[in-house]
Order: sequence, then C-alpha cells, then structure tokens
Amino acid sequence: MPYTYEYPRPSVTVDCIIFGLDGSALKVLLIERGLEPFKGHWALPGGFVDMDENLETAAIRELEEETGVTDVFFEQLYTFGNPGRDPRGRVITVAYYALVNLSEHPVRASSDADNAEWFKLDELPPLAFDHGKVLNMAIDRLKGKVRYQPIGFELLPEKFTLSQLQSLYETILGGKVNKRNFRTKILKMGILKQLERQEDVPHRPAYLYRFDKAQYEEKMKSGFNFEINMSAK
Amino acid sequence: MPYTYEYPRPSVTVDCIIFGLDGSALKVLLIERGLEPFKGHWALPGGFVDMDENLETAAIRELEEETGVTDVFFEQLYTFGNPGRDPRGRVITVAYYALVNLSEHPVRASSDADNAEWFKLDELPPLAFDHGKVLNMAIDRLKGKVRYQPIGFELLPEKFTLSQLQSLYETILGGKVNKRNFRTKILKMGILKQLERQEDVPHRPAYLYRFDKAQYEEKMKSGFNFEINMSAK
DNA sequence: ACAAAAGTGTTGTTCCTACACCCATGA
DNA sequence: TCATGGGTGTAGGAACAACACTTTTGT
Repeated sequence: MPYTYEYPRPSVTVDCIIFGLDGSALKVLLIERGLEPFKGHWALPGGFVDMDENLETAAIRELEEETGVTDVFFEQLYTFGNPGRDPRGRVITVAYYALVNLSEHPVRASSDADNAEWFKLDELPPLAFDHGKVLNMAIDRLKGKVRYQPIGFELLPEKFTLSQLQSLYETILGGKVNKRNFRTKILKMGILKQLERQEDVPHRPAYLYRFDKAQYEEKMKSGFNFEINMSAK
Repeated sequence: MPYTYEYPRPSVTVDCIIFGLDGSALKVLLIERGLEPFKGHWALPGGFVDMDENLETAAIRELEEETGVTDVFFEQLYTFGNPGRDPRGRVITVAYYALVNLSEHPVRASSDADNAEWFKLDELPPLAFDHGKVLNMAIDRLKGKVRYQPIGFELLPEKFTLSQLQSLYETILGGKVNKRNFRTKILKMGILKQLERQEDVPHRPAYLYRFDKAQYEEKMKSGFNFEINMSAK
C-alpha cells in the first residue's frame, strides 16, 4: 500500500545515546547492525518514527526495546539531517540521550535480533553513519550539562556515597577535585539527604545520601544555582 | 510529478526565532500568515526543507528571505514533532534561534508576500500552530545560555558601552545588577577590549568596548568560565 | 550651575583553595 | 596492627555584595 505525495519527503528516525556508569567508567550502549547499510558496524540504537507517534515516545520505545529500561533521564539532544548522512536517501534523525543507572537497571546485554554491547568512551569502535559525530555531541552536552544541572545523580544508584559522587564528576569532567572542598560545597547546597551508613565494607563505612529533588526544586524557585567546578589538579 | 513511498512519511520544516534588541526591549520577529491554516495569525518565519538542503542551510535561507540578515548568531533550538501540531498532517519542525543586532542590521520590516513585525516579548499576539510553545522554549534557552556563554554581545552593536551591556543582561534575565560589581566582574574577565570614548552625548562620555573573541577562546582553553549572575534586587 | 550618566573607593562577608590530619572498619 | 577509604580543621586569599562618592560632559 504505497503512499504518494506531491513533493519528495525525507524519512525521520530517532537515535538514542544511552550512557551508563560501570564502576567508575562511563560507557555507552551500541548495537551491531545486522543489515545493510553498514552491516557489521556498530551504531546507536534507533529506528523509524511511526506516523502517529511523538518523537520522544519513539525514542523511549527504542530505548525500551533495546535495553528494557524505562523511566530514566531522557532528553532531546539535536537533530541531524545532512543530505548524504544515510546512503539509503534523505534521512533526518532526532537524537536523544539517556542516563541510566546500571547498578539498579540490569540492562539486558542483547535484545531483538541485534547484538548489543557497552563500550567505554575511550575504546569506541568505528561507528556507522554519522553516529560518531552524534555521540561526540552527546558527550559534549553531558559534560556541559552536568556542571549546571543535577543530572549526574541519574547515573548513580538511588543511595550513594559522596565519594561515588565525586568520582562521577571526575570521570565525566576529566579532572581531580579536592575531597574536602567537594564535600563542603555539595553539602552546603542542601539538596542531599543523609541516610544510613554503608555496611560490610573493609574500611570506615561512608554515609549514604539521596538526591532530594523536592528540595532542589524548592531552592530553584528562589534563584539557587547548582554549579560544580573542576579546579584542583 | 508525484513521489511514492512504501511507508508514510512526515513533512519537515524549519522555523526561526529571531531575537533583536530594540533600545532596551527584547523583541522577536513574527510574520502574519497569508494562507490557511491559521490565515491572519502571527507565526514564526519558516518553511519546508528542500530535499538536498542541510537543515541549518534551510534555516539560514528562511532567515535571509524574511529579514535580509546574514551572518548572525544562529543555533538549533529543538525539534517539535507531535502528531497533530499541524492540521495539514504530520509535520516535524526543526526550530533554530538567531540573535541579530538591530542597530547594525537594518532588518527590512516586511518581505515576500507576508507582513512581518517585531514584537516585544510581553506584548505577543496569539501564535499559530504550537509556535507559542516553541517561542517559550527559545526564551528559556536564551535566558539559560546567556549566563554561561558570551552570546549576549550578538545583540549589541560591535562597539558598546558597559551600561548597554548591563542593561542587556537586566533585560534578558529580568533583574537589577549592581553597577559597580557588574563592571568589576566583566572587566576582570579580560575578554573586552577598551576602545575610544563615545562622542556627543549629553553627559560624561562612556568608553566603548568590543568583545574580544580571540581572547575569549584563548582563555577557554585553560578552563576559564564565563558566568553572569543576577544577584542584586 | 545643573542634570544625567560614567566611573571609582572601600568595607565586611562569604566562598574557594590547599594541605594536614584524625577516624572507623575488616583482615 | 595495618591498609583502606571516610571524614574534619583551619588559614590565607580571592571573589562577592552593598553603599556612597567623584568625574565629565552638554545645556
């Protein structure tokens, strides 16, 4: 049942950049393409947008199909539409990025017919299409955004230690922070709730904290601004 | 000459949010639609993307057609694609926003067949399609971005006074800044070049400054970060 | 001389930085 | 008792906030 239009139209897809924190390494989920073009290459998970489907819904659907993950941080990144970015014709793709908490969402490593795998950001294979460029933009966005909005917590388990949080920032931003100063600053913000201590660790048990979203939003109303700087060497 | 596809495809358009500073008021350029749907309503300038045209090129073309302006700050905002946002069918639009310097680019008020006009942000007419939502997102983005990136200069003439710059920030962010502290801070950043004085003003002539982009980029390499806060009441 | 806007001095406070040190736990 | 990471004290300096004041121009 063909569809006919007076003027030519592009295809529209969504692609997802899914970041996860594995220990202290930041990783991204890629799938190995089973079909041409770029058969055998690694690519960002994604697919075509249905005609009666929101863009964001489509991206959430793709994410769910590929990883089984739902209800995570999710945001539009950018739209790529250069003619020639897909050998099959004019394909415009709307990219979304997601932050998932690997320790609480056991992402199924493989799904559908495709092979899926987590890659460290510094051990990436060559990517299909312009996905290298897309991924780079996602990394830049993450680096930029994590400093001014409390989205880093999305990568951690619900309960985390200050050391984990510090390590997260050091990983994403690339740099060291002074422990004393990091703690003082983040605690003074008043957006973390202190919980119980860790148990069964072979050293002094750390306090666990939870990000207090309600408190954060409350503070935002009166001109509070979240900001993390990497200063120390 | 019809085009036929196996699956249905959406149309893709670009829309432009064009901000300009008129005196101390921030304005946006709208056009009055001459055709259905929303005939007679005000809308963002925009149009369909050609099949062999970059998205950004399309947006720049629309901007040029509507305003005659070229070579201004220009950046992708967001992509809107809810089914139902356009009564003609599935239309996905990629929105771009631009900052133009009204005092140096005498924008032609009207062009093409459409009527074009600048509106203050607090005196907006009802907008066609979901353009109200699009414009609101552009305003939020501008407010957010202007604090962390030196894009405010794009709205001013090449040579400007510190008072003009301060007034710009007060307008966009909505608030007052202490003159003394604003000056101290912005000058200490070292990204402004002092030029000659004003002439023929009925008060003490102010120094003119130019944004020194090269200097800014140089500083960026070594972890400098631009930031403007509105603190004073 | 006056109005208007440009531009400066200064002070108390808060925040940032760097470094050294102590604490609690399991092995 | 040792290794390991958790957690704190503190001092000097830089940046911020608030307010009052002086300067330079055209009329």
